[in-house]
Amino acid sequence: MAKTSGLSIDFDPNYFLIHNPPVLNSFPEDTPKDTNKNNNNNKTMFSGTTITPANMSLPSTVDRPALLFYPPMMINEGSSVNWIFFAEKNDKLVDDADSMHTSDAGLELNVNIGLNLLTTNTSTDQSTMQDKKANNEVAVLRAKLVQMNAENERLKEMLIQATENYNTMKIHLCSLMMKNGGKAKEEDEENKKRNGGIIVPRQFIDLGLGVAADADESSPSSPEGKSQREDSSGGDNKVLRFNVDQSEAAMRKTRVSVRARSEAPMITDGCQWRKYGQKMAKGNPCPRAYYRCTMATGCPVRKQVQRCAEDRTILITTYEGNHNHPLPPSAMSMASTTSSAARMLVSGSTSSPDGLMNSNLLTTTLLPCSSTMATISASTPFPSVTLDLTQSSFSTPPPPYNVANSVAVTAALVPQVSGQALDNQSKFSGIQMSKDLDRLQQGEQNSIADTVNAATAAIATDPSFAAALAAAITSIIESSQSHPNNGHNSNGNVTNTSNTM
DNA sequence: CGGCTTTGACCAGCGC
DNA sequence: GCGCTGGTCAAAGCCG
Repeated sequence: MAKTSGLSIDFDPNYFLIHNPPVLNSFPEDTPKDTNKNNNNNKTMFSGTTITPANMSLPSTVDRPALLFYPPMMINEGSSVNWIFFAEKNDKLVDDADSMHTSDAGLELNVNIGLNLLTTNTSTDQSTMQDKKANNEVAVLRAKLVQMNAENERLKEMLIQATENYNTMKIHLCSLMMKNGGKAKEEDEENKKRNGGIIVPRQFIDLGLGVAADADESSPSSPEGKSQREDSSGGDNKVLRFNVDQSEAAMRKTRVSVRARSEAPMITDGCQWRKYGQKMAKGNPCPRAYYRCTMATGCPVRKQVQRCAEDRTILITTYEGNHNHPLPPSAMSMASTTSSAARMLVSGSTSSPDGLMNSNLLTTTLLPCSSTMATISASTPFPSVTLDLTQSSFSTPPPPYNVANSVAVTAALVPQVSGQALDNQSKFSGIQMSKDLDRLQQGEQNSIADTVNAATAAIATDPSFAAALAAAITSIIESSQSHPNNGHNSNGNVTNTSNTM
């Protein structure tokens, strides 16, 4: 059994150094599992050990530690050992550093207190003391190193998971786009003819999203563009109707609304705006303000800002158009997000007969943050999507801005990308996806559900990180979607397609 | 003085 | 054709 004599403890954020330690002469494995009690606070201390310090007082942070020997060794009087207090859920002794650091309890509780217990004789000379102290420090450092390695491994795993998630999404996106590949090829060829050999991204033409579309009168909104697309329609009534819808959509400007709680009159999105009008809108006592981008002359981007009638702490900002100039980094996040929302919205409306497929993709890829919802409206006079940054859980968002009967498509954003979440989503949103697509999604997403859940949990704890990640992912998706020549508009001017809104 | 906001007027689309 | 509504224009005023 251990004997103690004049035990005292120096507290250090990283380890305890016990002066005048007890002399131990038994294996911890041999000691009874019953616990000894701290005399001062009656907390379990040194579980399964032989130590019964008479006058020891440990900080309350050491609540329920198990005693670890590292390395396991016979402790003789006068020897030096390294004690590591470790919060083991089951009070199980761990005698291996690796197993110690792969312990769930260790990772969860992040308790890893090196206790340097100097079992020295008071007659030891100064040099011996220094050597032992140095050995102890080395051992503590080793323990720290092991812990840091474990942390490093954990971070690596998270990175791998995020990468896998991205790759899966990319494959998913490609598979969806390939389903419409034939039609896309035809339209690309047609675009190429129209633009003197330059292939203009279909989305820009179809949606009037790009600079060219906004600035160029021969853009998709022109009657010419409409007739050409209708001419290219097939004989199938469904396809015909779809193409008519598509051309109609092309005549409209896609809008992206962002709902966010803010006391400020306008959310900060990194751009410079000039107010050019204000109107009272029907059904909302709060006036609607109109802004246009003033970061560059002739920039077609405009936005409307209005407070939500139901909850005036919510600010609804609606963006329209594409910037014709580079954006500062502070504006890139919002620009990327709204741009991707618009493109995916349009992609969904142009590539899917029901116009819903990619809306679901949008919600699962655009903003992988649990506090976000995307509402896509087909009842507005223009394609629009509302990104709701005010929701903290699954709930039906209020009707989107200025939409009287906006029920068309409401998709809960599913950050977890898990099968369960998809089930919830399908029940919640009423999106009628084709069965094969459903299987495709669930099959892929179930397979990565666990890993994504872990990453999502980490992401969800930090909204700013989530927003940054959302922007990064949407940028990646954009770049993967974009054609190599998408830096040119129909006029041949170089445009920054990622600098949207 | 330049840039911005304010605000009434004007215009276009749409429904009746 | 008329009224309603959304969106834009432009003059006036404000501000640094």
